[in-house]
Amino acid sequence: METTKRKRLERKGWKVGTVQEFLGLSNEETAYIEVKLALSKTFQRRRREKRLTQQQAARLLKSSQSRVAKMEAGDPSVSLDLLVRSLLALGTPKRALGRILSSS
Amino acid sequence: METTKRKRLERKGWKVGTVQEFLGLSNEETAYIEVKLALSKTFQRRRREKRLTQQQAARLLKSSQSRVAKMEAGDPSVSLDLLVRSLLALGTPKRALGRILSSS
DNA sequence: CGAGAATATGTCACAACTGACATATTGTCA
DNA sequence: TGACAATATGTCAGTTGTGACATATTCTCG
Repeated sequence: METTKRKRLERKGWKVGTVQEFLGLSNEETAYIEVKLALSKTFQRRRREKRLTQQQAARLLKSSQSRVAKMEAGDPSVSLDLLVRSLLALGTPKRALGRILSSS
Repeated sequence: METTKRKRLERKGWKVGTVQEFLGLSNEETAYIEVKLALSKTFQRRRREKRLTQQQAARLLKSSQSRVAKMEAGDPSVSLDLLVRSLLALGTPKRALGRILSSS
């Protein structure tokens, strides 16, 4: 299944751009994945800066440790909605969100 | 139901910030809604600039006219995912997405 | 005004996302 | 090393988002 393949590659830290042709992704799809990965990395960074465990962050977001782990792993089962809401819940200003997207 | 109420207010063009206390929304929720509305308005603007009908835009996005209408109306049943993917499909650069969020 | 195009609204079956749980793996420190 | 904390992975039932359709409403021009 394509989604699984993509996920595996993302996990390995491959730059998506590199495998774009191989996976047959359109530009929009690539951009979309890049945005998600950028949000996911930022979430992890902010959580760590706040010295929160995934468990604590999960409580804050009314979610679960496993979902937080998936968010940070860039798991395809995680929506952009959840990523954005989570970042906002960690107190990220919209202005900062904008910067993340702009430079993803 | 609260969601319905919120939707009705959004449709009327009320600034969400104004009714935040009334609806009992947290700051994150407010920010989240503002982001969605900003994306939704931008999508409509870009579609019109390209002189596309909702029908044509829908075909482009592999969606339906009714869903496009809901996207532009800020309907709560529309996800941030769909809004972002749609904007990307219309050729919006990530940089522009960032600006939208930053200033929402 | 009136007809045809565009847009809006309501509904629904199906698909995608979600929190929660169990469990495995990795990290840390004595 | 071993024990405990943190993180990762897999699964699933319940919830939310989705395209599609029917139909209503609004726009636009003659």
